[in-house]
Amino acid sequence: MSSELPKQYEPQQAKQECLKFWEDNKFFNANPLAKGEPFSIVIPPPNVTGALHLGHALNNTLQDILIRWRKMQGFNCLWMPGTDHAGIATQAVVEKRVKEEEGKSRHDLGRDLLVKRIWDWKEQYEKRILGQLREIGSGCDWDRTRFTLDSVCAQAVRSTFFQMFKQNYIYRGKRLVNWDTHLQTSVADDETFTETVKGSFWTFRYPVVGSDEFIRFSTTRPETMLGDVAVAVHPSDERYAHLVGKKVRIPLVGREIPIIADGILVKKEFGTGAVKVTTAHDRNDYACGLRHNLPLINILANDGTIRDGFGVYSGLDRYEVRKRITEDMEKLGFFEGKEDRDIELAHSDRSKTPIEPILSDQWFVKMDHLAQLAIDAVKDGKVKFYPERYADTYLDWLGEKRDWCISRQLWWGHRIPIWYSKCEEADLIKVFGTRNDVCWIRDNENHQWLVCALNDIPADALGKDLQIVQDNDVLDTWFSSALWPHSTMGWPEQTPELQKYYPTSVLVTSRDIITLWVARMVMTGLFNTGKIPFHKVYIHPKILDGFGETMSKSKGNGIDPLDIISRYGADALRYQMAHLATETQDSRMPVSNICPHCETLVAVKQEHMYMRTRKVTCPNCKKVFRPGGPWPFPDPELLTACQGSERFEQGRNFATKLWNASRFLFLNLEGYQAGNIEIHTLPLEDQWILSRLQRTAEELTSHLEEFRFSESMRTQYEFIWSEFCDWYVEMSKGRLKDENKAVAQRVLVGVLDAILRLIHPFMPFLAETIWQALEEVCPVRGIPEPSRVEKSVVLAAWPKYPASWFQPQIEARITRMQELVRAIREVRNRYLLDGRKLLDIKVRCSESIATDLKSLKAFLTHLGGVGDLECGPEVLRPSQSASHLHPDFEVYISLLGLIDVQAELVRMEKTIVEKQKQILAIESKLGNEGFVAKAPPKVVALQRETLHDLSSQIKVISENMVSLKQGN
RNA sequence: GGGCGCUUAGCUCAGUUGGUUAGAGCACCAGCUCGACACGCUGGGGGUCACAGGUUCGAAUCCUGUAGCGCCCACCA
Repeated sequence: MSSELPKQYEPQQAKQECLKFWEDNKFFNANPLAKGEPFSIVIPPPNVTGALHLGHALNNTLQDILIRWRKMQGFNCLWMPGTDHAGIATQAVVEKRVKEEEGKSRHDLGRDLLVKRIWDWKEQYEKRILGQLREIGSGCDWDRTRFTLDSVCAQAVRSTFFQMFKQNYIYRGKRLVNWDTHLQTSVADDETFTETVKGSFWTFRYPVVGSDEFIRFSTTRPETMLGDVAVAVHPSDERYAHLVGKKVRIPLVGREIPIIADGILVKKEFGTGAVKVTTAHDRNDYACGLRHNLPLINILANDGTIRDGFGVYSGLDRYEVRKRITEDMEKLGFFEGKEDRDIELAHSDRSKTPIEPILSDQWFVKMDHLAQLAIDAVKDGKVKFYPERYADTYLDWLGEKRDWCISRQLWWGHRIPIWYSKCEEADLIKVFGTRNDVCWIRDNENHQWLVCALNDIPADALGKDLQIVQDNDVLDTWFSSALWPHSTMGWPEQTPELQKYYPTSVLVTSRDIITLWVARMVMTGLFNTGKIPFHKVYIHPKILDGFGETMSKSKGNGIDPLDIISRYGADALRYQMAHLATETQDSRMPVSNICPHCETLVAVKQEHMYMRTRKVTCPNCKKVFRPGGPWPFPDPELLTACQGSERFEQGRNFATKLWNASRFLFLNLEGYQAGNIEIHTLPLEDQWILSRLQRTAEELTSHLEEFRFSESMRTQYEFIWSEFCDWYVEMSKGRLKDENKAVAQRVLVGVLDAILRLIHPFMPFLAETIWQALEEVCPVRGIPEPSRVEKSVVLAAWPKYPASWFQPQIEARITRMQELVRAIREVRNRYLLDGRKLLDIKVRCSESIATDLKSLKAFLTHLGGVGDLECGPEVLRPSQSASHLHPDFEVYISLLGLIDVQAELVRMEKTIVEKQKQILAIESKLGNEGFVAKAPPKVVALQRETLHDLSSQIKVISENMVSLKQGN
C-alpha cells in the first residue's frame, strides 16, 4: 500500500481538477431550507466595464476565505455572486468602441441599438469576470448569479422607486449638471477632468441703488453677469456691513438684485470680498441661492449660446458674449481692471471641450430621514465596521444629508418609472383609479402630471388623444447597487433566501465606496425591509503599484489575476492576497513585464504607464515586446508580455514546501494503520507538535473572527514551515525507520490532516489535492480517535482542540533543545566544519536540565550532529573549545587542532562588550528611583534577573578567555 | 481647503493594552546536492523606528508641531 505524490505540485492541473470536483458536487450551492446557522455574503458586484484586476482578486479571496472557513465550522453558507451594469462607465466604453470601429455616435445608432450593443458587451465581459472569479477559487453559488439589470433586480428597483415616490421620498428638482456644449449632453463628474487654462480675472463694479456707492467684485466668467441674482459679502465684513439689505443694479440688463450676507460662500480675504451670485451656473452660488431663497436665471442654451431674452447678447456664443460684456462694461465705466490668471477648468472627457454648469430637472431622494436611519444603525452598533475608524467616514458623509440625485442622462440602466402627461386628473382617475400600482402628483411648474408606476404604462394608456410618455433618463447605478443585499435574494417577494440569509453576515469591500455604496445599502435596506443589510463591514486595504499609486485600467498599472495564476498558481495568488490584508496599510506591489521571449522580469517604469510605451526592449535578450496591460486588442506584430511580480514567489514556495513535506509523509506511510492515540503517552515531540497545533488552531480562529487575514497567514506559515517541517518532521524521521513507526505515522498523518483543514480556506487547491491523495492511503485518520474523513476538504470540520493539548512545559523543553542545536550549528558554520561530522559537546547545566538533554540526545545527534554528550553541573570546559552561553546552560564544543584562538578571543571580547552595554543600561534603570518605585514589580524583578544572568555570563566568558589564552 | 490614513532593514510589510537585546519574506554574504523540498537546508550581516518637541520611571507605541506620501470629499468668485 504505497502511494506517491508526484514530484512537483502542478497548480494548473490541481485547479482544473478541483474546480470540476467542487462544481460537479455543488458544494457551494446554498440551501435555505437546510439546517445550520446562516452565514452569508453578497459579492460587491464587479463592473461589467472590463476584466478583473488584482484589487478584485484581493476582495474576493478574502470573501472566499470567510465562506470556506465558516462552512467548515458548520454554518449554512451562501456567497451570492453577480455583476453590476455600471451605467456611465459601461456606456462610455461601448460608445467609444462604436465610435472607433464604425465612426458612429450614439445618436447615429439610436437608443435601442446602442443598448443592444451594450448588452452584447455585458455578456462578453460578464462571462470573463465570472471565469476569473472561478479561477481564483471563489466558492460562490453560481446558480444564483445576479446582474443589477436583470429582471429580479429590476423588480426590486421598481418597487423601491414606487414606494419612495409614494411616500414623498423622491422628488423632482433642479440641479446643476456638467453640460458638454459640443456633444450637447450632460456628463458625470467622473467623466470630466480639470485642466489649467490661461484665463483672466476681471474686476467690475455695480452701482448701489439709491446711493452713490459702488460694490466691487471679480469674476473669471463675465458673461454670467446676465444671470446674477445677488451680490454676497461676508456677514462680519465691516467694509460692507452698511450695504447688506440694499440693492445693486446690473448695468447691462438693468435688473436690481439684493446685497446679501453669506459666510459660507464668501471669504473676506479673497478678491474684493464681494461675490456676484449666479445661482444657475455655479455650484456654490446655487447652494447659496437655496440658503437665501434666490431665483434661478438660466442664461445658456444647450449649444453654449446665450438664450433668448438677453437683448443683444442672445444667440451669441458665450465666449463672444464674454468679450462683448467686458467691452460694454468698460464703456459704461464699470470696469476696474483685469489680470491674467491660470484657471482650473473642468473639461469633458469625451469632447475635450470646457464644461458649462447648467441647470436642469433631475430626480432626487430626500436624505434627511433615510440618512438618519443609516446613521443610527451604526451608532447603535447594529452595523459594525472593521477597522472601526471607517465608521467615521460613513457617519461624516451621511451627516451632511445631501439629497441624492438619482437621474442620469444615459441610456444604459434602469429607466426611471415616471410618465408625464398633460391630461386632467379625472383622466388619470378614470384609467388608474382602481389600481394600487400607479400613483401621481402634480408638477405645477410644467403644468403636467408625474405618474409613477410599478408596471410599464403604454403610450396609449389614456387613450389615443392623450399622450403619456416615459422619462428618458435612467437611474444612477448606485440606486440598484444599493438594493443588492436584498434584491439579489428576491425581495420584495418573501423568499426562503431572504428569510434565511438576510441580513447578511459581513460585507467585504474597499474604503472608496463606503459612502457611495455601503451607506446607501444600509439606507435602502432599512427602508425596504426594516432590517440592516449586514452585521459587519470589513474594509480591506488597497493594492498600489510600485510607485504608490492606485492600480487602474487607465494608468495601465493593473495586473490581471489570471497572469499571476498562470505563472505562480492560484494558491500563491491567494496566499499573497491574504498576506497583504493588514489592518492599516495599503500595500505596494511593484509590477514587472515578463519578457515573452526569455521570461526575464522587466520592472514596469512610470513611462510604461498610460499605454505611452508601446514597445519595450528586453534588457536580457534584447528582443522587443509590448508591455502587458489593458490593451484592447492583440498586436499582430508584437508579442504582449504577461505581468508578474516577485511578491508571489513566497506563496508559490510555501505551496511547494507543504507539498514536499506531504510527499515525504507519503513515502513513509507503508503499513499505515489507523488507531486510537493516547496523547499523554506519546513521545515528547508528538506532544510538542500537538501542543503547537492546538495553539495555532486557536490563534488562527481568533484572527479570522477579527478579520486579521495577514496574521492568519503568518500564523500558518510559521507553524507549517518552521515548526512542522523544520523541526517536527525532522524529529520524527528516526521513528519512521524503526519498528514502532505505527504511532509516528498516525500522528504525522493526523497533523497533516489538521494542516490541510487549516490551510484550506487560504490555499484550497493545494489542500484539496493533497486531501484527495491522502484519501487513497489513509481515509481513516485523526487524533485522538480516527474516523473516516469527508470526501472533500471543503466539507471537513474546522479544527478545535482541547485546551489540555497545550503543554507549556513541553514547549519550553523543546525550545531549549532547539536553542542548543542552534548554538552548535552556529559553531559548526563559524568553523566551516563538515556537516556530517559528529561533534562531542559538553554542557554545563543543572541536574534536571541535564537529565532532560540526555533524554533528547537522539534529536541533538540528528539535528545538531552531536556525537558524545556530557552534561551536568560538574562539567568542565574542555581545552581549545568554542563556547556558547545560554541562560540555562553553557555549551562547549571541543575544537582540538581546529580552533582559531585569536578569532575566538576577539569574538568573546565583542560579546562581553555587548553584554556590558546592556548591563549599563539595566543598572541605570535600576538606579533610577522612579523606575523601582513606579514600574510594576514584575518588570523590575525581570530586570534584576537579567542583570544577574548577564553578570554571570560575563564571568564565564572571561574565565573561558583566560583559559583559552593559556593554551587550553 | 476639509476628513481619514501612512512614514520601521536595500525592497515589501508586521509590531496586540507603553516594559528584556524591534521581527518576517525577498534581496545580500558564507557553507551545504546527507533519500521530502535549490521554489531547498544551515548560519550570518544589515535598522538613530521620517524629523523636532512633550507626557512618562520607561516611547516604534501616547500627545503636539514640521516635512513628505496616499485616498475620499469640496473645489473657489
